[in-house]
Amino acid sequence: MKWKELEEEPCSMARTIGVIGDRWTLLILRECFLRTRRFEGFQSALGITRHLLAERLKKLVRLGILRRIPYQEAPKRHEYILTQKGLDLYPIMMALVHWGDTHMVDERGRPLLHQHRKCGKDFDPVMVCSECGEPLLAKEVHTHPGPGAQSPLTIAAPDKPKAKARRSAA
Amino acid sequence: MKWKELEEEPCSMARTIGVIGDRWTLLILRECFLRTRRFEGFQSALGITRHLLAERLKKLVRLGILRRIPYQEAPKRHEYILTQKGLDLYPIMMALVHWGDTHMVDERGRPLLHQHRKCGKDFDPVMVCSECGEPLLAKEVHTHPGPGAQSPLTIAAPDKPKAKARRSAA
DNA sequence: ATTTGACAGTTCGATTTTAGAACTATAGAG
DNA sequence: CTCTATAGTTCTAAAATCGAACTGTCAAAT
Repeated sequence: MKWKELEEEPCSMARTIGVIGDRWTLLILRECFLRTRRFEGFQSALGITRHLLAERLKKLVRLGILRRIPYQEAPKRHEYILTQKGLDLYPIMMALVHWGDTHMVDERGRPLLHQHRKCGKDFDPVMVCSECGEPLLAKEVHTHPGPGAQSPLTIAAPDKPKAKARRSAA
Repeated sequence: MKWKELEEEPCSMARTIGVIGDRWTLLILRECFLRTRRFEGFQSALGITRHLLAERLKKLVRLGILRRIPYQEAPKRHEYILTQKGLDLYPIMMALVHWGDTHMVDERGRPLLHQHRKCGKDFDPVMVCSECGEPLLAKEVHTHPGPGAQSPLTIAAPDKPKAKARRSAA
């Protein structure tokens, strides 16, 4: 599969993975949410090669997840700020953190805690149903085709594959 | 940075990324949640090379995210089932899907809808605070060091770097 | 006036990963 | 005893990443 194709697959998750589904991009976004804004800041915080960092930042800007904003004219310099589209990635970040907190901590406990300003307490993120507010469990969710449907996970396609593994772009 | 190190960094998100932060692993997990269980199933649904698929499945089993269970003796064959640790990745998957639904759909609309059996309605996943139940916004969350803390995102380390970019493992 | 340092990249050879295709192995069906 | 299904393994070529050095601009220090 070509990774460019991912972004066009009829599966929202595949498309999202096409955008942010690699290690460096995810780590760069972590830094963004921790208020890092400048090239050197990302580079020294992550130890990423400058080459890749430049490339990834360009991609994130092109995709509208970061905005490149000048902060001085002298030698022209810019900083990278999350757009609303980027800020909307927050639930993904929190979900990643929470799984790590649950399954990857060592004896010392969590590296970071999160405090909710609204209520003042340290919290865990919980994913709930927008309609009834109940926490979501995989087993209680039924997936079915929507208007933009047309394949991948939709159905166990009833086209008796003789063998030969069709489907290059699943 | 060596990717093995990621799993030991004092950042739950980095650790999670070390485990599931690559394209194929994420897509394999998508298939798991869609009830794919067998090698050929993953391979033909994703078009992944058999080599990588074998390697990734092995890793997921080693990490306790999938369990390898025999389903026939004749020629010994196994299927791959999500463990509880694996099922706990569900909020991450839903968060990825939801971002894609919001920002990556084309004119035709969502490829997939999700119905909550509890309330019977098609829903969106919403991330809320475990303490007060309010939806989480990045700006309302304050991050602070926990018991297992000791660095990365914790503080702008007060150790005047002369230049030279220290910190290989941020 | 020249050097040094901060910042934001770019370039390039060496290494590591991934892609793509073929090959191995076991066993039932025809 | 050949064909097919299933689950891998092996091998070479192509692509991505690493690591380190280099470019360019400007301010401040010498």
